[in-house]
Amino acid sequence: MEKTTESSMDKGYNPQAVEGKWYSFWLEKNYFKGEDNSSKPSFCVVIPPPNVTGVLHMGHALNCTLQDIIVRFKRMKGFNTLWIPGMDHAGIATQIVVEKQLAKEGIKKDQIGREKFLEKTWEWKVKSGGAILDQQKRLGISVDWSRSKFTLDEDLSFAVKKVFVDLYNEKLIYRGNRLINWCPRCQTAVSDLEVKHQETKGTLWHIKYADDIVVATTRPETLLGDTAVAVNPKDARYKNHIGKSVSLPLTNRKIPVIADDSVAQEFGSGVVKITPAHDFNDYETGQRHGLPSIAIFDKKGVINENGGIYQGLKSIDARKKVLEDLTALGLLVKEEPHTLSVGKCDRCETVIEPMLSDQWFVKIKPLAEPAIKVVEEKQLKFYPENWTKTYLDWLYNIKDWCISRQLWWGHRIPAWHCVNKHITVSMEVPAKCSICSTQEIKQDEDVLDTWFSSWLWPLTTLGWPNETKAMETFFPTSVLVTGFDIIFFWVVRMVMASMHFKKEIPFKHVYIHALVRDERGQKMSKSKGNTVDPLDLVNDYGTDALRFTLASLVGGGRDIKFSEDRLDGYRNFINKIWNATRFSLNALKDIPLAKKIDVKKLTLPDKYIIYELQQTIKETTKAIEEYRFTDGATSLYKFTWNEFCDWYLELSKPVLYGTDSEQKSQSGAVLISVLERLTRLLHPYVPFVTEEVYQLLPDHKESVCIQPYPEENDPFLKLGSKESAFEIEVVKSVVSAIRNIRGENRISPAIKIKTTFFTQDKNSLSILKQNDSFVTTLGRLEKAEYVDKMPDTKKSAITLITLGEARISVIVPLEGLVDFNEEIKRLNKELEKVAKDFDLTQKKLSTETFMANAPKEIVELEKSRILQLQDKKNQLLESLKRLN
RNA sequence: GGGCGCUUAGCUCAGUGGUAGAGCGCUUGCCUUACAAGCAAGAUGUCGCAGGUUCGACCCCUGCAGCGCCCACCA
Repeated sequence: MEKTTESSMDKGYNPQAVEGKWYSFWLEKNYFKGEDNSSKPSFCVVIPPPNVTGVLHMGHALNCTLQDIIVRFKRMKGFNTLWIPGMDHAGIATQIVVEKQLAKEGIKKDQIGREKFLEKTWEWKVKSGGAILDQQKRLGISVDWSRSKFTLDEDLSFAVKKVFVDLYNEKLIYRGNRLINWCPRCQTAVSDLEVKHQETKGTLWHIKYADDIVVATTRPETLLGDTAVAVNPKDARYKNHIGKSVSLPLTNRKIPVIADDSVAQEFGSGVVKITPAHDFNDYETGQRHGLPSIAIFDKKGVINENGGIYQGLKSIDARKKVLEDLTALGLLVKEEPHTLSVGKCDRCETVIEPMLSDQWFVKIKPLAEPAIKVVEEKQLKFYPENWTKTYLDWLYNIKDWCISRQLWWGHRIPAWHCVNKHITVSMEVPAKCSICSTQEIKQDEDVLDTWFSSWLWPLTTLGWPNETKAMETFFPTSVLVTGFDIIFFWVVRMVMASMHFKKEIPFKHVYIHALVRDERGQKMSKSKGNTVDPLDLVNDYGTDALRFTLASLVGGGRDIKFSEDRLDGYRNFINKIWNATRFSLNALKDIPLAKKIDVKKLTLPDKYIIYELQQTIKETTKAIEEYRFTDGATSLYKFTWNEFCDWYLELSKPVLYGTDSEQKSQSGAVLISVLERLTRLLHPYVPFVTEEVYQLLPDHKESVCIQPYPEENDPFLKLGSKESAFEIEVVKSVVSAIRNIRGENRISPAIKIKTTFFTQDKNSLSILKQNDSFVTTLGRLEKAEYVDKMPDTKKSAITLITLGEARISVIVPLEGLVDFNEEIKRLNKELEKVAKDFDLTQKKLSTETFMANAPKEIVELEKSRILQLQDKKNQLLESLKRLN
């Protein structure tokens, strides 16, 4: 007990001790640099740039891991590979963070002004951005750091400006006074996408506007801005009122009763108040009927001068007062609970106020059309495919994009307003108004939506709008890897931008992965306190373990429920790789390895493991190419642990510890060749441990990162064979049968037993005899005997093995045992299973329709099965008889 | 309201038209000289419910239920 746990200083592989070292080494050697000029085919990925003031969360860890697997794989496959890193200035998000930071110091941004505020933000950016860099490096990402970009860099800002000016000149950007989503806290317009709707319990108030006109509303305070009430034209109750007017309560205004199809007769009273300045529906109704709009809120959400006596009240207070006053007048006729969906600011959760406002918009339909076409025509493909529908549906119904933000942090809009309200849009600061030539001009105060720079990301990171060599070599990029949450924000818009400005798709594939949630399936968020910092996990388990875990969990397209238990298992896997290497190298230390492998000299395990390796190479390669990371991980895990370690290394021991030096030299060479290939095969998933291991291998090259990925048609792999894999199956079955008998009968591992194998099949006998040393070692046998007649044993456990043509009885004497109850139990359990299967199969074979309709192979399979089951059944019955 | 996805072992999830799999957890035995972060053996499932197609359905189809997500202006 003590010996195995506490006293043992060696806790296995220590990732912390090696990861930093290798990452520095890789960077020093410039392995991750993409070449602008290269004869090799190109492979390019741009990173979804993290928010510069954010912290790296599990989503980033997943995103980075998947990209790094692909990129390392392609690099090893011989592509001129480039992965471009960078960061996003993240307008609102960053500004909020910095505002909060300043608030802690008791500073408000208006006190210090725009210039000073931006200075502070840049300071914060440098600090926070640096932390993200360190985090990314810990994950081992193989990006070309020399090409790192930030969305506010000078060259990227130039591109943003140019795009704005060009679109303006093409009349695809316009300025308009329209109803937009206004966040009263952030004091800016936000786009539709930045509003999150939440079901909220509220109240539906019924307010009497006239004797028989009662309106139902969830926002009574907005009646101050009503400019009509509407009814359905088919509604018999109100036919007579249409075209007349009613007097708006609490004000002196008369407003018309209009008829509009959008009004549902059955909802509430069937009468709707129309407030065009503060509701999107009402705005459209207003447009249809030419109604005036009366704005009653100012930018802070406080009632303005149009609100009469209510001026100065916040909306929530105004509501209270309005309701009080209506009650006093006896106009509040009913109130009932009502759930409604409330729009909240994506960033600060403040309730969004629809407001009429002058903003800049992108006319989006002309941009959307090409983006629809390339996906419909499958020039651009989504993985998994079903995201195509999400992408297209959104584009079919897309609305103009509000791109101006009343913020300070971002790209200032290159437009100048003159005193005569003319607008000049220009790359350079203009000297005068382009229309009236006045010199009294002022630049637009607003900045652009963050996504107005990130939608150019695949272009600008390669130097566009300049015609760079990088652009020529790497554009269009190969694949975009991102979460589904930013398909609309980002993916769609990148396609639009690229199609419009470059007339090409920005990337050929889009791989969409799931979100990382906590173990209960809840979204990770700071406010819930259920976030996991990937760096903590890296510190505790190592980067490779985290990467392998994420890659293993990402499959299926569903969200990942992340729990640390899984990490334990994969940390052990990394350790297993490490230990297998240590063992191999140690065992081979004094063995001169054969320079040339002679297939005639190979053992069965040698040929089998080479064959299995080849299968694994095939599977893993295909899996990565098809973005099935989980399948790749499973395949690697199974081969490494269940074949290489559990069987091959164990089977190699008799040879390596044996005395046949020629055989040792040959099999040793196979072992090291397999291990070396396995190391390369694992590298994209677990780069650190594989580099550490690789550097210990004899005759290793400079780094595993730049070695070729194992190829299926590697001549070495031709030494394996499917037949040998089958023969090893026989050996495995025999060994498992012995172990099963030992285990069930509690025969101590310390006791070496005699075992007899009975078979009348020549091939089986030959397999057994050839592998005598393997079976003897793994079964912990004293000696194996081979007979061609069933011995007349009394006190023995017998298991019949049927595998293909092979048919072997494994006979283990149980002389030393006090009682045979355990063995009888074992036999009965087995018998029950076999009997059940037998009955089922027999039933099938005696069904006429089955025999008539089932494919020949299946019928044959069932026929051979029934024979095997029959044999087994007989054997079990016989064994039981002998024990009793 | 529209769309998408999920429902398989205690937990997390794979999976295929031909008699259900993995990891973790659990039980038992092992300090077998690579690894106790290990080795060996074992137990556990009317594959959400109801129909249909089929010789045969966990898998294909239909309906239902539950859960989750996305989109949408129902006052």
